[in-house]
Amino acid sequence: MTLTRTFAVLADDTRWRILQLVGEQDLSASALAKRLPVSRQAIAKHLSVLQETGLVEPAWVGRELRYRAAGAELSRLAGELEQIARTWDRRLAAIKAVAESL
Amino acid sequence: MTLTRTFAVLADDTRWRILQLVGEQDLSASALAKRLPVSRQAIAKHLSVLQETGLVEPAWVGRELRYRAAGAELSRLAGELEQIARTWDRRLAAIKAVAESL
DNA sequence: GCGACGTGCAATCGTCGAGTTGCACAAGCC
DNA sequence: GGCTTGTGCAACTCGACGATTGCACGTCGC
Repeated sequence: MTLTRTFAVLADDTRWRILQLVGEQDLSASALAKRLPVSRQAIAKHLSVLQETGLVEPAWVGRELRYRAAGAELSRLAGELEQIARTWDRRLAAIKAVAESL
Repeated sequence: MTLTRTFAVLADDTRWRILQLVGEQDLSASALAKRLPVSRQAIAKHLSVLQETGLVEPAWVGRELRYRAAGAELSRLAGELEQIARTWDRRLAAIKAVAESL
């Protein structure tokens, strides 16, 4: 899963509302459809891409397919971003240091 | 700037290539256009949204408008993600603890 | 002054993706 | 058995957005 693809997956309000609900308790696509203003099929698609990205994990309970939020992928992403941010700031600090030495 | 909006801004390969270049040295839209396979106007638009998001900062040098990468916003985002990830994992840990106590 | 370079705005095109509707099928409950 | 509920697949619509092209304006250097 590429970096930009993961961002694209996270760049959707409906998906975040799903993640929030699924972060509180395990829920099926139908259960989510009752709490959100979109169709069950739309939610099923969202859950599919969320699962492909590793942000959500499925679990069968009877004939229900419930999902739960998984933090690992999000945590990994946070680490990458923090590292990139530090790289940029290092360069700016170096520039600033040179400027002050003049 | 909302969370999803920031993700949408980061969910583009061209913008990341711009960020990478601008993270190494200050560059203008025209200079970036010479290094990337897209038109100057396309890059100017990208720089505009990157600036609105706080991921890039402009600086006039003569008649050139150069940009540089800024890590603050990215670092802030990383912090938010890490916190959300921890919240999810806490719930899973609690569920696991209950399951093992049975 | 004049040409080259850098920037900005507007209109247009093509594509991708979120959402819907419709249908089919399996599993549980009266 | 019949009804409800949950899932899955396919076709379609529609809006957002990345990218291009064209034009106009300011600025620097010969």
